[in-house]
Amino acid sequence: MDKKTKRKAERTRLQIIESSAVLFNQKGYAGTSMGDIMKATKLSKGALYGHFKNKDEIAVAAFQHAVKKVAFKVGERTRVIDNTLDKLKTVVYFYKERILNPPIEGGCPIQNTSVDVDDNNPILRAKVIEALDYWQERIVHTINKGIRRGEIRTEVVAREFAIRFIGTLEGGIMLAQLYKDVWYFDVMARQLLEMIEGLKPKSDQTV
Amino acid sequence: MDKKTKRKAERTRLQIIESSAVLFNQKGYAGTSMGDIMKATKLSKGALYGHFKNKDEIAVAAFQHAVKKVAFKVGERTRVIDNTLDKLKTVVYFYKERILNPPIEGGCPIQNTSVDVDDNNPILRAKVIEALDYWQERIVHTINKGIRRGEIRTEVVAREFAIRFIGTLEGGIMLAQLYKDVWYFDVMARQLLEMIEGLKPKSDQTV
DNA sequence: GCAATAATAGACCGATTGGTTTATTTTTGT
DNA sequence: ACAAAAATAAACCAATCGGTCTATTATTGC
Repeated sequence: MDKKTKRKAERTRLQIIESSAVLFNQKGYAGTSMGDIMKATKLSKGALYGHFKNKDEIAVAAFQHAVKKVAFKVGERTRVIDNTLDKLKTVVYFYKERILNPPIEGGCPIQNTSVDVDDNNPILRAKVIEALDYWQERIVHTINKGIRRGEIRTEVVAREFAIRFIGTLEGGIMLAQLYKDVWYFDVMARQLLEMIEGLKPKSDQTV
Repeated sequence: MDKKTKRKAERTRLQIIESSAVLFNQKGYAGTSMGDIMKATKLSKGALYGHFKNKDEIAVAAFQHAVKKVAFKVGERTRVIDNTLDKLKTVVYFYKERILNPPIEGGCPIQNTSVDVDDNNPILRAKVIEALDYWQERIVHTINKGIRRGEIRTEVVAREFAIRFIGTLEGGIMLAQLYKDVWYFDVMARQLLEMIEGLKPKSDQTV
């Protein structure tokens, strides 16, 4: 029955990944036990180890899933926006709106996993770097497109802007997440919007 | 023997705190076991529980010790500087110098504990907020002094600057810590220095 | 519909978890 | 120097850890 959907295994695998992504994002790697995942998925230990060879493999898959989910949600909003500056601003708006209701409960998986893992788990750390490199690349790409179109000053160093953008955003997420108060993100968001305005060629600067 | 130093208990307590501060900062709350602390301190379980009633109490004491230690190290450098803008810049320089060799191994205890704990451990979370509130206050105080002295523009909103300062700094720490590469902090540091320059009254702006 | 195969439950493993207790050793004030 | 008090080691506890294994149940292709 239900021949349309893919094999059972794939569905179960996804269920494990989705549930554990939330757990790992909220409680961290060491703070999440296989028992926690069993309870969250209502699956037995045998089922879990039938789909993944160990906890590490679940954590990696969960992290990558979480990152993809956030990226998808952001992409949904930015995709339809043509102007490069507006595209960047929309990213800021997205985070501002969802800061206390993030796509994955627990906040930014890159931040959480990065801090959780940067000293211990080299495999997972490599995946975080991978995700962050990709995010950088996407911003660099947007900036360069903006420069080509004349929407952004030619002297702007795309890579450095990308770092500033991500760093400022993550700083804001950290503060808002700790205080559970949007205001802290708001302050950082205003700075980000100023930074984006500052990308404009001198002539048509609005602020 | 050794009548000069305080009672043994105090020395041992400090030893436990200092050792476990490093462990908690590197491996997080859940990732650090009492066994780890026993090994690091070369003390028995009985000794540990003779000084603290449980793991939580050690973690709280360790966190507060770590924060104090960082604050002291920063203070050492900034104390001797009179000009408020230079004082702020010195904080940036300090972090830049020590980003890969932080006062407490593992990086910024506020960042680590904040991310580690913001969803689970409400007691520890309260301590992180306390520490961050205090840090904010100190920056606010410096800004206001600068305004009084005419070193800083009167329109500057001290509290908002403090948040931006801390948020940007923490974002930079996160990135540099993950990549284990100062460059990422450098980029954020330049932004911080621009922000500080931007505090100057219009007339004597240098940048 | 049925045999082959894939997925799952759950008992089980040794190691480790945070924490308690008791007996012993050290430090202490005098 | 010595008795009282404080500090410590280590055995011990039940619970939980990540992980394995086997018997059973579902799903699959034909």
